[in-house]
Amino acid sequence: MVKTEASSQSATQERLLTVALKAFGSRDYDDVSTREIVQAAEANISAISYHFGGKRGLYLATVTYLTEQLKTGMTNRLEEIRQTANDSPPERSAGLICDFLLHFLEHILLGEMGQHAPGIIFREQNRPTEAYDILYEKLLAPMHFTLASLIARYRKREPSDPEIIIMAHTMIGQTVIFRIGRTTLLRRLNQTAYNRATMEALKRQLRTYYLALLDASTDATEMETRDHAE
Amino acid sequence: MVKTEASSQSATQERLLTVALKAFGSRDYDDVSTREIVQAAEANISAISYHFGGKRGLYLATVTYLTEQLKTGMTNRLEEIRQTANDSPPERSAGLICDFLLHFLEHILLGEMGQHAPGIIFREQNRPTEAYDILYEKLLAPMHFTLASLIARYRKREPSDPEIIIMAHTMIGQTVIFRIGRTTLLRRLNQTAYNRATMEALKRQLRTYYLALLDASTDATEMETRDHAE
DNA sequence: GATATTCAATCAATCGTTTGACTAAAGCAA
DNA sequence: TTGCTTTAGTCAAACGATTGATTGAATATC
Repeated sequence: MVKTEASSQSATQERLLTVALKAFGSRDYDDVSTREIVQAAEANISAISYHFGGKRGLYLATVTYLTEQLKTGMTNRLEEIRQTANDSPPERSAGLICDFLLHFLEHILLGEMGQHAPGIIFREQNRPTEAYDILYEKLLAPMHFTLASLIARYRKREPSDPEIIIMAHTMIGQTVIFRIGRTTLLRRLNQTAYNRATMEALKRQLRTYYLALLDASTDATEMETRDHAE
Repeated sequence: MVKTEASSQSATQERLLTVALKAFGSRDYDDVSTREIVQAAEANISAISYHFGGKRGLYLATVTYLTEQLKTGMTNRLEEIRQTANDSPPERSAGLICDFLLHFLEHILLGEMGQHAPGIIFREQNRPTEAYDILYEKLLAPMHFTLASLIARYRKREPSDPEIIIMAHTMIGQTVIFRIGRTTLLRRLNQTAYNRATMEALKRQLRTYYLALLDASTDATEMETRDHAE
């Protein structure tokens, strides 16, 4: 009786999608076999063709399923934040940016969906297929736009300013690296997993870095080649 | 007559490795077939088993080959920089850090080897195999250690300080995101590839951000739970 | 009884690997 | 030098296993 968006999905479809998300999120597309999926989902091999038209269709449906699952935890929150920012003075935007990024950090490091989503997202980033279009429209773009909007408000610039976009991208980068490069960081710290203490230290430091970036003056480096409009 | 390290490789081995690097660097392991490799390398199918013991052996050899190729451009440079830093006042370390990271940026965005390396590295980060050990020891660790060493010198801390390590990790993150997430950024900027102008703007901004991070005071956030030793 | 779904069986294609014959160069005793 | 053996490397052909997909009958649901 579970319904997701407009598509009313059968129990078998739902089971296939959850299993597929786990599989595709942690292993390569070609490394995941259809037989392995249907076995874990307790379905028949032909269920994939029947419900999704094939393995490829299942993969695309999984990506859509992923964005829908992330809606409550992430995407919806974005609009709220953007509204809050519009109703508050620009100086408050900095706090909102930090809060959102740190919430995002916890999500991808400790959240359940954060275990599977990055694998798919980073694969599609590296070699985009039509699945990337889904991710961009439903997930990456909303996040990027909202972040740029907040930064622009704080720095009193246009959200479409390339400099603002690049700054947003940078801040995302210094966040997701703790998921992408967690293997390396944990090895450097002689740890096997992110514990509470490390997480707190991480968040405290990152907040400082976010603020440092937001307040960084670009004038010092602009003086050489750029003519400043302001 | 090409010799790499201690292993004297036949022409066939060399051809297989270059082809394999290109293939494994841009596509998934299981998506790359042995037949496709030997065809592109103009070798026989059994050459893989003969020279590398199988597909898996070829992959591991490719990773080693990758680290060796990066030695002249990256790894060797690290030791030089570390030496230069030791012979200069701590304040100069900031400039060295920026120069190295920006050089690294250019390398992964425009360099030839930068086309193939990230694909392998990020895959091994997400799902480490024994190939990750090679990458960590020969590439990731040297870079991480050197960067932490420079930062520690600049901020007058211990290189083993977790806070320094995390800062190094953050700076790496805000650099590599422009390779990992380039598809998203380029789409945001309405571009199809990194051009000269964008590269210059990128480097100028990132330099500012590096310096902002290096000079960011952690005291403001430390006052709650931490006791500062200095 | 009409529709929707599941099932076991089977399909051709491709996978990585192995085989044994073949070539060419090197080693070596005469 | 000559003749023989050894070794390294290449080659086409075939191996069994697994892949995604399809079939048509069986079953469930309304």
